[in-house]
Amino acid sequence: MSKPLRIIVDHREPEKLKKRLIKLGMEVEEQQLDIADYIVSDQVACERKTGTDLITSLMDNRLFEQIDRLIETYEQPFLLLEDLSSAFERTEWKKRKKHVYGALTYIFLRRQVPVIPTCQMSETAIALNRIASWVQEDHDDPIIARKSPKARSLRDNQLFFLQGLHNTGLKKAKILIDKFESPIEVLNAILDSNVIYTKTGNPKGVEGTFKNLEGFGPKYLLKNQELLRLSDKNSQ
Amino acid sequence: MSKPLRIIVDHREPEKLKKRLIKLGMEVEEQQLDIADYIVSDQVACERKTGTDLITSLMDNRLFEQIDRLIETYEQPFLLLEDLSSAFERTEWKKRKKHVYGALTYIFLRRQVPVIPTCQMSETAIALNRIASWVQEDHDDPIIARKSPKARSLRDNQLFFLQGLHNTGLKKAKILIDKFESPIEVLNAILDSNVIYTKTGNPKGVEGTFKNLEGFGPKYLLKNQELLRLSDKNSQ
DNA sequence: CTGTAATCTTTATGA
DNA sequence: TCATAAAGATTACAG
Repeated sequence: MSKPLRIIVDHREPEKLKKRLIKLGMEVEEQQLDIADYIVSDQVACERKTGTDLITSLMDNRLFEQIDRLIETYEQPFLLLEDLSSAFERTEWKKRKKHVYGALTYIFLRRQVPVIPTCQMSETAIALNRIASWVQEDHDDPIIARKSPKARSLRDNQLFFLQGLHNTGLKKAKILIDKFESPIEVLNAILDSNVIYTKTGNPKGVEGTFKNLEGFGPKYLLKNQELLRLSDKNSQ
Repeated sequence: MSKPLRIIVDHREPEKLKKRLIKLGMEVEEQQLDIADYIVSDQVACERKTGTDLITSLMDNRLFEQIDRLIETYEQPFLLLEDLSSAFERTEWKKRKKHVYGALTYIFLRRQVPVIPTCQMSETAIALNRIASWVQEDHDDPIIARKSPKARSLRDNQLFFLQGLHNTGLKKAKILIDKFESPIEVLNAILDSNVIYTKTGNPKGVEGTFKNLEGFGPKYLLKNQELLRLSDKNSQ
């Protein structure tokens, strides 16, 4: 197990919720917070509201003010909306659905603050835990991991490998490997090709092995040369 | 009263919901939609999911595929999450709250797709109505463009590419690119390394750049040299 | 998405 | 050198 997930909690938040977070193995630090209820990192923080809270803060015009301060302070703020249905249980509020969803629409369209709904307090704790996990643990790299089946033929593995190239699916991979025999020769051919530019500096065509190969134009070559050759430091 | 609010609805969506929208005074156009359930404008569209839908589409890996298509197609996509609590009513799903909130976290943190929760179908109609109102009627405040999820960086693409190697996941890909700077240098290093055998012919160790690199042994090198170098004809 | 099991590979250890 | 066990990653699958 690695380091525990940490979270800073406003001291006015319910004790029960803090207990839940601790029970989930988190390190809870209590503070007096002015602009948020929970802080997951210097960039990620949220305001927690129950359905009832939402209505009341909507009625005394406190809601949008709070949201705005959240936006100003944190790069990635969000709203934890716990038990939305509680907003409608009192009969005198039943007619207010239009207001509530108008407010949510405003929050999402105009303010671009994401909302995470939960059904009850225990789930709010789980949600906070998952968010902390994504923010603090090594999920950081937004990689769509590639899963490569293991027991396949050499050719299948080579085709799979080449599909990691930019703009390359099964079809192009097949063309490439049929023409150049082995993957490394494919890559060398890509690197050895040159793009011809017009006088005005626009890519015009290619010279080298790819000259007469349909579907592999200047853009394809440039993109993949970059992919293969560039070290990350130079770019960015 | 100005022009009625318009909305395009996928024909597979529940009849009851369409009726609700009409009752709210909206002009409902039915179509067969491939990538969204409701379209409010060419930029604004959403996928509607009940809690139950969320779980099922999570289990058969359909959820993120749908979300991704939504992102690619519309400037401002969002997710209408109706009756989240229904996700937990089946007892076998009770234990799976972590999955649900993990998914929601992923959707909002990594994909930057907003979620609008509603408690029941009638409220979903109201929410759609409010959103259409914001989008189609004149508001003083313009809609703020969604900050799209950060495009895959060069490094991400390179990591993705290297994961096409044999027995190489994210972890090894990171180690390789950090050490060798660019993908082509990684591959060259693999090809330049040699395996040392014992007198009896068993692989013992490696020489070359990989000599002191933990986690990359003889078998790794042999397998990947084969992957890169062999033309399919020689093998099989 | 999350969790767990199965698989593969390297590395450490002792004979 | 060999054999085996322990540790680490990656892949597969189920819910």
